[in-house]
Amino acid sequence: MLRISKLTDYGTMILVYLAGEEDGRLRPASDVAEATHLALPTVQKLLKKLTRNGLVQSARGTDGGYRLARSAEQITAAEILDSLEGPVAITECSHDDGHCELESNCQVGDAWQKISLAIRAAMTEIRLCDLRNPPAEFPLRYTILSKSGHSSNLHKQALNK
Amino acid sequence: MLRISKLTDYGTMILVYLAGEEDGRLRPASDVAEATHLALPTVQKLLKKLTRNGLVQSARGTDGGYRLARSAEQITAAEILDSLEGPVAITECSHDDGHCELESNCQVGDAWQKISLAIRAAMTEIRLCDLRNPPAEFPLRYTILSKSGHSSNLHKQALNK
DNA sequence: CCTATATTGGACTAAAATAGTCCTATTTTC
DNA sequence: GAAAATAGGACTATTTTAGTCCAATATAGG
Repeated sequence: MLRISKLTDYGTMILVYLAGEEDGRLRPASDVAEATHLALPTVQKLLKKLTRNGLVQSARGTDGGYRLARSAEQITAAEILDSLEGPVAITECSHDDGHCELESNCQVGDAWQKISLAIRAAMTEIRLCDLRNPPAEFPLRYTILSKSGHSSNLHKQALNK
Repeated sequence: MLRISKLTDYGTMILVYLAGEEDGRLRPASDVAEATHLALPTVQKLLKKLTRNGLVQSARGTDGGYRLARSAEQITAAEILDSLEGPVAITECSHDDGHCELESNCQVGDAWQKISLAIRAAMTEIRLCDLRNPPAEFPLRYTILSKSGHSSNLHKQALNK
């Protein structure tokens, strides 16, 4: 459940990289691509998006490039998701005219929405700096299940190498 | 963010319907389709899936049909998601051989995973019966943002009619 | 003012996931 | 045996996601 797209994952990697280079200097997209091992066109696309959405700043021309618009402490996971996935709701009504033909049976969507918003609120408490190296304890009340946490087809990152 | 597929939404509607008919009798797929206003083939497909995953019971033949396998109090939102969306993780490593070429930059996926698991744990506390009619207060610690809760392109259910 | 280096915006294609339908068993009751 | 259901899975269409590329614009420096 709760799939996050590859691009969002890539975008987060980019942000994490920029967060590690916070010296005020700008990094060209090519540097970011090299450091993250992502394809340049993909990095360019993502950086454009992140710039439009105000998470990073950019400058053109020689010595141009990108850097975080705010410090890693001031960027939340919710903002990252919003920026990269768009403010998509958990479900959307199939009818545009504002009239849902599912009528009385359709309380369900409302419930998922509320769940979504609650999760969103929780995401607001997780900062970009929390997403770096030693995975911090997130300020979520519910225990993080660790038993199957590192199973088969999940990210197998630095741990393996 | 946090998109839930239409089919999951439909599946939940089906479960909510069955939860409202808990008299031990079986309902054929055609009844479910009619009550939920969903297309019959879709309902059939979803009921099969829910049956395979143990959320509903079925019987064949005349007077056959479906009913909840457990009471609505004993079915959690997490189970519903697992059943309908599959136990998909929030990100998956692009390499099958267990070696992630992104190496040291790849701590990110780990973080998203932990977030995902935390959310999952929260979902375990929400029951099918909570998804019915008067939207209950969910046992989530974080406040449910209500200001933009009923905005434009979201489900516009019974409220509108 | 010309050239290098970059970003910007958007078009475009390819690939994958999702949604939806349909057909052929199989099972059960009468 | 006939009728009413579910079971399983194949299949197609649609939509979303990923990924690439190109032309335009801006900047700095010689």
